[in-house]
Amino acid sequence: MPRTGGERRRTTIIEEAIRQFGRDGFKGASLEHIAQAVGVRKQTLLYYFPTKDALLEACLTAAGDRLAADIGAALADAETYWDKAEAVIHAVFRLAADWPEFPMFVREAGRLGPEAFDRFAAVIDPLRERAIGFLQTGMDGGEIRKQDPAMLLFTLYTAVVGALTEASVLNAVVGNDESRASLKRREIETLAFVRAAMRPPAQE
Amino acid sequence: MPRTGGERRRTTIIEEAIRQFGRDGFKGASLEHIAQAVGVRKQTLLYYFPTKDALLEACLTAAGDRLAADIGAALADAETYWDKAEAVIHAVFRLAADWPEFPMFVREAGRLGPEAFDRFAAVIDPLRERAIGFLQTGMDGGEIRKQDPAMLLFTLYTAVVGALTEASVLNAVVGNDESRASLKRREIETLAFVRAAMRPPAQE
DNA sequence: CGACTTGTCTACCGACCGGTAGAGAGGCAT
DNA sequence: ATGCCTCTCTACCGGTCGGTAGACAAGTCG
Repeated sequence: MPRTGGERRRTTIIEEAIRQFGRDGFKGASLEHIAQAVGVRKQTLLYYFPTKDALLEACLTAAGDRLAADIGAALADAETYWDKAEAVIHAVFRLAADWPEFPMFVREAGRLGPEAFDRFAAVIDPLRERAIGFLQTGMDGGEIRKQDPAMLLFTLYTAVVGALTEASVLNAVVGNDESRASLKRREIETLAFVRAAMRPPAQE
Repeated sequence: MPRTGGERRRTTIIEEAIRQFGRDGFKGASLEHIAQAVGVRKQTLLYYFPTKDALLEACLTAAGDRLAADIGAALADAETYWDKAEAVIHAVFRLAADWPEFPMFVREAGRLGPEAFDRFAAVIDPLRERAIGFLQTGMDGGEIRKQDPAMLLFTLYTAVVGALTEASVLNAVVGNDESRASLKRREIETLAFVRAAMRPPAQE
């Protein structure tokens, strides 16, 4: 019986749980399968997280932390207005590239109701406020189409998450989805789409 | 034991199943609950649909039919270019207004994998081709920003479905989600977003 | 050494779920 | 009237799932 030590095992379980919750949904994933994938018995998992809901909560905050960290790092490197928006989208797509179930899990969090999503959203809230302020000043300066900044942020969110999670749809609409290339293509398209949607009307 | 007659009961079951599959997910919904909501025993439900998967398939084609009918009717009334796009979005939002679980179910269909979604998509395929042709000629005529029309259609799909299904997110981002008014607001915002995203660049 | 903590295990339980078996009630056609 | 077909029911089965009880091994600290 290998002892990996507490904290390490904890995070391993959380990562695997996010994978399976994302792929199969919260209901569809079973503690048995998660434990098996980690290489441990179900009861060991229940030692770290007393209930399935507790595991979910841990996953939600962990996901929030990870996303906040990635986006924060991306923002640090970006300078200009548009660079920031592009950097955020790129960071999210890169995260999705090496952890495909991550965006699926975020969407599942939204599906599970406001309580669940709030636990996730609470962690990224500073970023949310930063984004809204960013959009607002962009609008004031005439660089972004005038509208409700919170509503625009919501629509941008749905566009990005949709592009990352609706693989089946993409396959049905576009055809020949060759995963890796397709993801890059979706990123480019999403960027163009977002850029076009934010651009102020031609007539000043 | 009330006899509602075969076909009528069949459609009642399908409608309720779409509601529950949409709300709780395919795994999360149980035949027992669906039957109970219809006012019938589980075994009666299993008389009409021998397995849960058979019920799902029936729901998928039924949902496809309904959506195709609604969009088809909306297109018949629209004349100009932009009228058509607006009519489609409006039709979808109206459908979502009196059947909130419908878009959730469509999204669940995408989540269940390509096989499931194809069964749904097959029904709307004529509309898909029509839409792509529509976008293509719009691009050729310079009325729509030039890009891959299938990819644009996919992005439009994600924007609309996202706006309809991500209620929890909306609540977290915007706050005070007062269902009815909020839906109308989202429709207006989605329309503006789509319009802006399709608009060709200013410099001709 | 011996008590305590941490981590992992085996064994089991009750609930629920999808699906089977088969009885019976009412309408319809011969 | 009789037999068939449609529809709904009660009763039950096997499997899975989340969760409990508790044994046991390996440090850690007095």
